[in-house]
Amino acid sequence: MKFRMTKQRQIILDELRKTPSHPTADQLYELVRRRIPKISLGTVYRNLGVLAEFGYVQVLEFGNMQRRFDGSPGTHYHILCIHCGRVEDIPAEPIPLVEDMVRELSDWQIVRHRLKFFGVCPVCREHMQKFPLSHDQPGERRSNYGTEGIEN
Amino acid sequence: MKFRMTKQRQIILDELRKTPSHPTADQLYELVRRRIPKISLGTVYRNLGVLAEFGYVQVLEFGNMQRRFDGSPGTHYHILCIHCGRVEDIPAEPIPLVEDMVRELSDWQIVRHRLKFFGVCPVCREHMQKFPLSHDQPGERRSNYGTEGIEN
DNA sequence: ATTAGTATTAGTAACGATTACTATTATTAA
DNA sequence: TTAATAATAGTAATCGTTACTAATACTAAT
Repeated sequence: MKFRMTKQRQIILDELRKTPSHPTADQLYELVRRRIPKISLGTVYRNLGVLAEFGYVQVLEFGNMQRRFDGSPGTHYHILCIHCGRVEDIPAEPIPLVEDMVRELSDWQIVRHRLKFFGVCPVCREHMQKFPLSHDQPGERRSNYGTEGIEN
Repeated sequence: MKFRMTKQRQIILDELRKTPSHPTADQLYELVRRRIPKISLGTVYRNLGVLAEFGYVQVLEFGNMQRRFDGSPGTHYHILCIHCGRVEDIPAEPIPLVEDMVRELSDWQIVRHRLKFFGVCPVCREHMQKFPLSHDQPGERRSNYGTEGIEN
């Protein structure tokens, strides 16, 4: 199947690249809707799939929550705030050493690796210091990502 | 809420610990059904959730597929075969160094990390050498995990 | 340009893994 | 034992994601 960079596809990719927040499909849908009001959510999902397949975007999964998308396709690591759900890039180069380690230990042919960190972001940490008993979070999201044990 | 180790819960944990294959909930359901024929799938799901919450089991997610469960709760790394879907433990200790690295680079409070590898298992690799043009896989599963780009 | 072939779209329906609900049963603690 | 609580089996509901469909847009060769 031949890849066509349609207007919708280009704008989806463009908005994703402009957004540092690793948005979900429907968050990206809302962004794209400002430029193509009649676009459908299915088109966003389908194009994110195609763009991932052709190496333009990266799909992130953090357990019990919607998929997140990343416009930077190269291997880099991520960190999720278990309080507010924020996802950020780790400002460090990937470690080729870890794949070599596994290659020595096993007979598998390694294709890639993914490293994720789970923690508390600076905003939530400060908020917790000021209001130690509060369960509210400063971020826009409320659920406690990562406290149910149902994620990895 | 108080934790009760019921007969169902104990047998679910027991079967999971006996199984090195990191089964899905419904695979585990089939195993447990041999000992408790009237157990329901919901009970398996609910108990896997509770057991994860209380630190008895680990939940694994590899993109576009069902969750896998691991009866060993301690941090260790995993590898997924992108051809047959097999999941194995990496026979190596987790690297504390990687968390220190992130602590130095950012203001986040790190709680844990997860490292996953994607590759081709020895069985599939041999099979591919023998039948380079075949799309069939020796494992029990057929879909090509990891070729759609829709996983991480 | 005109055409034929193919990919993509908007809109909507369907899917399926997981979760929630409910009445009943089991466990715990007093 | 009795009251309070937690867990169960069975089933319905949820919701993020995919699949379907008729219409439209793109591509490349005549």
